[in-house]
Amino acid sequence: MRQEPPPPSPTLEDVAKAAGVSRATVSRVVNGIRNVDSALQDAVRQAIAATGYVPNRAARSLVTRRTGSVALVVSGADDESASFPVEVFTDPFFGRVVGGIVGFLRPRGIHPLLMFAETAEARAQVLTALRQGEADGALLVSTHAADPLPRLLAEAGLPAVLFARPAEPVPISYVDVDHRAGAKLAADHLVARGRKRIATISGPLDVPAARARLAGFRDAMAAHGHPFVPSAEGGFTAESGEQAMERLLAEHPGLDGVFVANDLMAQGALPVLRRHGLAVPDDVAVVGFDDSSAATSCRPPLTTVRHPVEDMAAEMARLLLEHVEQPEHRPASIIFEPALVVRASS
Amino acid sequence: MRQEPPPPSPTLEDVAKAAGVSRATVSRVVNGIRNVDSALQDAVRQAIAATGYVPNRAARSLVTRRTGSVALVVSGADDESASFPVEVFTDPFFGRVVGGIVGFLRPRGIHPLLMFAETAEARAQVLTALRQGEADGALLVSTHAADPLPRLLAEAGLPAVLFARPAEPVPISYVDVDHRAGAKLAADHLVARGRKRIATISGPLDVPAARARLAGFRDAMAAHGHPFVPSAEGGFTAESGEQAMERLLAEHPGLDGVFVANDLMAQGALPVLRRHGLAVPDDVAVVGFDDSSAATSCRPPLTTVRHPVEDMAAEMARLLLEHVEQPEHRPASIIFEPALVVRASS
DNA sequence: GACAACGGTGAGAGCGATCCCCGATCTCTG
DNA sequence: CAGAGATCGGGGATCGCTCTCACCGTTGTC
Repeated sequence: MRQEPPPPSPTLEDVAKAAGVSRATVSRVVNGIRNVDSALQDAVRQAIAATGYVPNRAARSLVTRRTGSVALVVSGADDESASFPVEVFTDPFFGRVVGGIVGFLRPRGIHPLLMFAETAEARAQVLTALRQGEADGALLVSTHAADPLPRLLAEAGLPAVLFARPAEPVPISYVDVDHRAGAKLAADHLVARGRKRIATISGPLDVPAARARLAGFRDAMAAHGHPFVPSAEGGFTAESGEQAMERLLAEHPGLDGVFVANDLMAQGALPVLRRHGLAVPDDVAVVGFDDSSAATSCRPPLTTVRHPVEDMAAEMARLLLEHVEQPEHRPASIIFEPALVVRASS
Repeated sequence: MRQEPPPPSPTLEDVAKAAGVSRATVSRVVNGIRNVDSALQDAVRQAIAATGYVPNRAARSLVTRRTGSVALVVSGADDESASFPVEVFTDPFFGRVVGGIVGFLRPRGIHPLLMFAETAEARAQVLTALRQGEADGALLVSTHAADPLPRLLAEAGLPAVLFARPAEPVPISYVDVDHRAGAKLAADHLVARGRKRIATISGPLDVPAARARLAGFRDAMAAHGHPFVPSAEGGFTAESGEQAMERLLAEHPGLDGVFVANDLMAQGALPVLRRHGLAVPDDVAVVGFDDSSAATSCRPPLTTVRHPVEDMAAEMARLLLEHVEQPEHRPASIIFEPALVVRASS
């Protein structure tokens, strides 16, 4: 409220006066220059430079009903610990997401607004912020498949794009990786490594991605002449991977290759193999999925299926801006091809 | 622009009509309730609930000249690689900063706007964004001491708070850790461990923090009866730590303890000790500074001096809001006490 | 040569909030 | 019970911008 010395920053009006034209003309020059005489354009530009004018975003937003910024929402399940942000930020995966998003948005002069939605209260705050017009839309990265936020966003009619397909069908755009193709990469790799008795640890089968990875793996193995592939269902956590590995070994002690549907479960599975006296990769080759931080911190480091995260993140941003431009646009889903990263575990 | 079906969201006017009062009264209720009859308050609240009203931030900002959001600027030197954001995000340090900032801002309904300023162009973009009123002020985390952004912000008269004291004096608020006290912790620890021939690798002595750590270490050692402490100057990088360690060993082959002024240099120093056949910590105890990701990824993990990063980050946010409220407020600097984290290297 | 068409410009009406200021009501005192 | 003071509510101006629309001069066409 105090505003004694700071000279009020120049407005369109001031620039118009300095250039000897009307506000409207200055506005035209500042924005997409539409039908303005080039002599006047120069005059306006000089006046802008002379006055040091910068447009006031609030005033602009008020009339355009756009803010020109987007929210980057990191959403988790409700059981997150207090150190939630730290964990997320430490994961290279999230860094890659941010990198991809920023890489796309920055040339367009857009900065992401960082929001966390790990509790019901936080989710409500995010929705309110979005409804208030703090951002034009949301880029949502969920750490859990059963995140309720996608549905809430869709119901509120707020433009949003998800990283990964939501567990329940929600009319909302998302980018995802081709899980089937990724699983096929793993299958082809294990077979190429000469493995004969190959099994898999799947994710929770109520998660679409987990089903797709399992189906893709089975199809690929069938194509390689292995119509039946033993499998154990896990829950995408390290402990569940541990248990699933135990079950698999109990039933198929002779296996020499495992495709584990995510790195975290693989991280849990490795010690189990070791305990059973099985060397990785000599006795059993292990392939994970995600190329998360777990993959590199494992011993041995994990061969895994890597998402083109940066590209996916950039596409999220592109999609979101498209939706902001054209609200009537139908939800879209863009699928990306994964790549195999070969490390010491296979 | 297209806006066919979406019913225009209710405005203050609508709520006022529904409640049978004036806009001003509704506004009073929505904001700090000042002198509004409680019966009317209830009526207004009901009307708000009934209409589903949410205030329009743009309109509010236009008159209050506040956005109610702050920028979190991650600033680097110009030589940063293209993968800049990824690297930063992977460092737990930054996660802790974000955690501290978010922890403070969230209860106040404020979301940080994420900006990167690793090139001159990016810096200009940040300044423009701030001048346009995209955020009320900036929280600046520099990865390099010689960052030009603090000065630019100060000159533009934009509210800002730095993490760590700037290399050159700039009239701007900052939080920092008590480097002298941290160095003293390291000194006390090494002495307590029974080390007798203690040396130190300092940071670049044109950086205030490096000078303070060296001075603090020397003072503390002097108090322990070691008036002379051998030292070698490094540049806060792993390679410089390596070279400094070589120099130290060449001159003082019998040393049994080293305080290295940051973890990165310590990371470089460890292999040198190993190459010289010196075991850590048995032959030489090593203490770092920062508790960065380098500290835990070292072999052995590093005993180090840890900043209370979360507290510092929260204080940054608090200071910034204070400056936004009271622009005439003088720059302040708040100093925090570090703590020693003992790991295997000492 | 007159009329239509069109590119270029300016005037003015908002966008949706805040807040100043004045008038109305209420309360308390002499 | 009247008047002063305090409290409370409403009207209206205002923030800085965009955008519609009307206007004007020029050019093209029949």
